[in-house]
Amino acid sequence: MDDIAQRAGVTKGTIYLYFDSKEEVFKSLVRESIGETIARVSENATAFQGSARELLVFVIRAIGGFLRTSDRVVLPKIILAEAGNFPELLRFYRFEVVEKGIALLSSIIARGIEQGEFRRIAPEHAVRLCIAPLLFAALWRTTFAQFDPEPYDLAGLVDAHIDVLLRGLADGNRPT
Amino acid sequence: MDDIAQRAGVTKGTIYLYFDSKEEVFKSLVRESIGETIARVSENATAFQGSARELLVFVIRAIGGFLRTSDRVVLPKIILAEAGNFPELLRFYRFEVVEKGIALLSSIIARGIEQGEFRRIAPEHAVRLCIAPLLFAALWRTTFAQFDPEPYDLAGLVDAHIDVLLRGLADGNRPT
DNA sequence: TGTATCTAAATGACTGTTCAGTTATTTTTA
DNA sequence: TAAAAATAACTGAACAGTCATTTAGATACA
Repeated sequence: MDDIAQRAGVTKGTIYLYFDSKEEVFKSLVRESIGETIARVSENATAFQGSARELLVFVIRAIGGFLRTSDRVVLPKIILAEAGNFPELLRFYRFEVVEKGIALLSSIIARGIEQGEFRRIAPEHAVRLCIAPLLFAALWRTTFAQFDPEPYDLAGLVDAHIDVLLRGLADGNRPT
Repeated sequence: MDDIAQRAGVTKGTIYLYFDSKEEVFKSLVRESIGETIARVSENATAFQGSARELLVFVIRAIGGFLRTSDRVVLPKIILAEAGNFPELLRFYRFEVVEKGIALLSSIIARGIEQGEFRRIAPEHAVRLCIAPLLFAALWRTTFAQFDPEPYDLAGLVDAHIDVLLRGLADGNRPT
């Protein structure tokens, strides 16, 4: 909290004028960085008229870009690291971010299956296969990247992910 | 440390007769649970004569089974959560586990490409695409599973992963 | 314009707790 | 009865959260 205060140019006491606890600081961070974004993307996604494939790529690229470039990439790491200390934060993240993110991607996958673009893969698994490499990228950047002699190509990973995933999901019987 | 001691049926002081620090306890845990396993699997893998595809499935299933059933699944979580407190532990894990695991899978992927089983995907990315869903499974089990109303089907996730991954990697020009 | 007064915001020293690591003492084993 | 193993009370550091005091900004008035 002293560190956070210092970065904000105030002292620790000041933070407690605006937040009830450290946990509330984290929750606000989650709310402001991700909660709103998911809600906004969800709206756009349901309105989108093109192929599920296009939409999926768009969403994955959006998340990938965010994780590659934003400071907020630390959030997943914070959640995992602090899960033991702040169970309520974990619950909050699970339902405000994870659940909604899963719902968003699930609907895209389901639509893709309906439209015959994707094979019949259980959406609850397919969703996690979409997300896993992105989470991996976030954790790599925030945890292991410091040891890389030359920076690992995260953008390349996202590209490879999309490439492999789309081929893996594609319904071979239909034209793409 | 008191908790660990209690689980071991001794008191904290006793632990310090056998380990220099908490960090050393973690390092021993990593060494004994994973280090050896990777070395052993690596030997078998280089000796293996069948298709890269078969071998890759075998390794992924082995890791997947381990993560689904073993208590040791907590390790990735511990590493991520304690990375800030124990930088040396992180370094150790990075080079003893991550680097060797990557090398193992890389060689399988590279062989698969040479043999024309897989498309020419950069092995450093392909490797991470193999691992990411497994890491995801581990983190799900140790972090989010507690909120699932009915247990999420991790075995199904691993199956779906293998299914999608192999299709995604497969070289369409060759017979499978 | 300059000064007094009031109030909201910010401070920083302080508290209590947690916890890794230590060590003098006790217990067990040979 | 001596040596080895284990204990449990203790220490010091880290750190979230508190609160009496100080600072800054606004308003009123000469």
